[in-house]
Amino acid sequence: MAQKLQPPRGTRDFYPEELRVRSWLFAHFRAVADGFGFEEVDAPVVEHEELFTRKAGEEIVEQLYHFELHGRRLALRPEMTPSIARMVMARAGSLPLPARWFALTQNWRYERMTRGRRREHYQWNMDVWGEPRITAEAELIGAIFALLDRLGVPRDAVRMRLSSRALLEETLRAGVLARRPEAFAPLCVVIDKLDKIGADAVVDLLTDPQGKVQLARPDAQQVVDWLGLRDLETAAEGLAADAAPRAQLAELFDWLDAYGVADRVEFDTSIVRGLAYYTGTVFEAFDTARNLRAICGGGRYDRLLQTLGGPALPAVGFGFGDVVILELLQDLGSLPELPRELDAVVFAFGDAERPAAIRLAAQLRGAGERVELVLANAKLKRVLADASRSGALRVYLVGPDEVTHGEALVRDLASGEQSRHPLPV
RNA sequence: GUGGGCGUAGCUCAGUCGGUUAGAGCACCAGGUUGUGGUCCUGGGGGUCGGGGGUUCGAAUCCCCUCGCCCACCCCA
Repeated sequence: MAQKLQPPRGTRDFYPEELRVRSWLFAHFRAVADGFGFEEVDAPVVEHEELFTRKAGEEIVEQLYHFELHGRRLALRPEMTPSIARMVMARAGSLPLPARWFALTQNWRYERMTRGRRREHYQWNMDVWGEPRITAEAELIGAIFALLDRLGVPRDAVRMRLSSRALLEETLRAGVLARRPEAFAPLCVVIDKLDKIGADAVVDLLTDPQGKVQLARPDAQQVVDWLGLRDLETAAEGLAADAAPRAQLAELFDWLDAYGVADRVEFDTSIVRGLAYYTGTVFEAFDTARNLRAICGGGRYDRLLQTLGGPALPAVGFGFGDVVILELLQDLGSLPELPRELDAVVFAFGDAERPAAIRLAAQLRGAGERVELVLANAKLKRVLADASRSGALRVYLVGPDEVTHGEALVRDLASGEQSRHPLPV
């Protein structure tokens, strides 16, 4: 096939059967968001580049699709959160808080392709703005599991891993970062790679004299060791008993228990996320078999609005992509069969009957039916075969006799039974 | 970015020690005379064998280059 006829690498065409799957998934995203009382928002896919550029060495910023037009530097959004933050900021004074917003957006990232990563993907984004309590995290995590349940993902097929950057930050400030608090964000970006590049490589990056963190080697090793902890009490040992992060995480698990999902969430200090703006809770969900990349991820970013020049407004949110979850459902054999849905086919034998057929189709459509009108003067045999294949329930036949008697012949394609339906005048 | 595998019809593939007009199944289209589908029968359209160059009397087949896809690694949300 000619190269120009293919979509650019990492992008997808959606044929009807593929779009049905996507729409099915999106419908569940929306249904859960609606059920949780969230309102849908949208924003342009093209934004000013500076909305996304931060200086913490994040890949997401280095992989921007960007360009310059008439002196303006623009970029395709790599994620939705900054755009929503911009929208929140513009109405910060009048927005009833907490605001619960969700979005279903296509995001762009210029990166090398592997399984589960494309240059374009859709993401379901849910955010709570203006709620400092960890009840917001619990609600969002509850929504994620509500979605997985709706999609038919077995209860034990996905687990959420969760930690707190605040816990990490307080621990580090009491220790290796006591005099260099500004190194915290870049440090998070580095240690997010632990799972992917290994402990030794992370220590190398943390101690890199050219890097942004520049820890001493024993200090770096100490950080990596801490990231191996899986128990909240041990991880919080360096902190006061009433330290906020520690108490909040304990509280969160109480709420998650009430949502009935506490057993599906585990504390894991190695979860830090690769984005610089997170300040508190961070979480990611994975397939239990660990065959795939993270299914979704999110966290608290209480200072993002200030970073963009707005007021202090706490926020929590998550992004849930379409690619990994569909791969998981495929692997689990949980993708439903989604045939085309068509109620009726209306067929005029010839142009003499066509006006009557058009009026009949209009009547049925007015009643909410999905109706395909046969456009050619085809043979009846062909019409029935096509209608059958298309999944239509009924065929309305409008021939000379039917027009004469003012009644269409209705054939039920499943049973073969025929009845009559008055033609509209 | 590195290594490996693969590109032949819309799809899945066969064909390759170089040799007439390149094949199958599925799909598609048309017939099987009157206004009745899923089956069946018959027929048909469709391929610059990913692209370019080379070797040769002759290339889908051999060589070089290039593009694309897949897997692993590398890199990383």
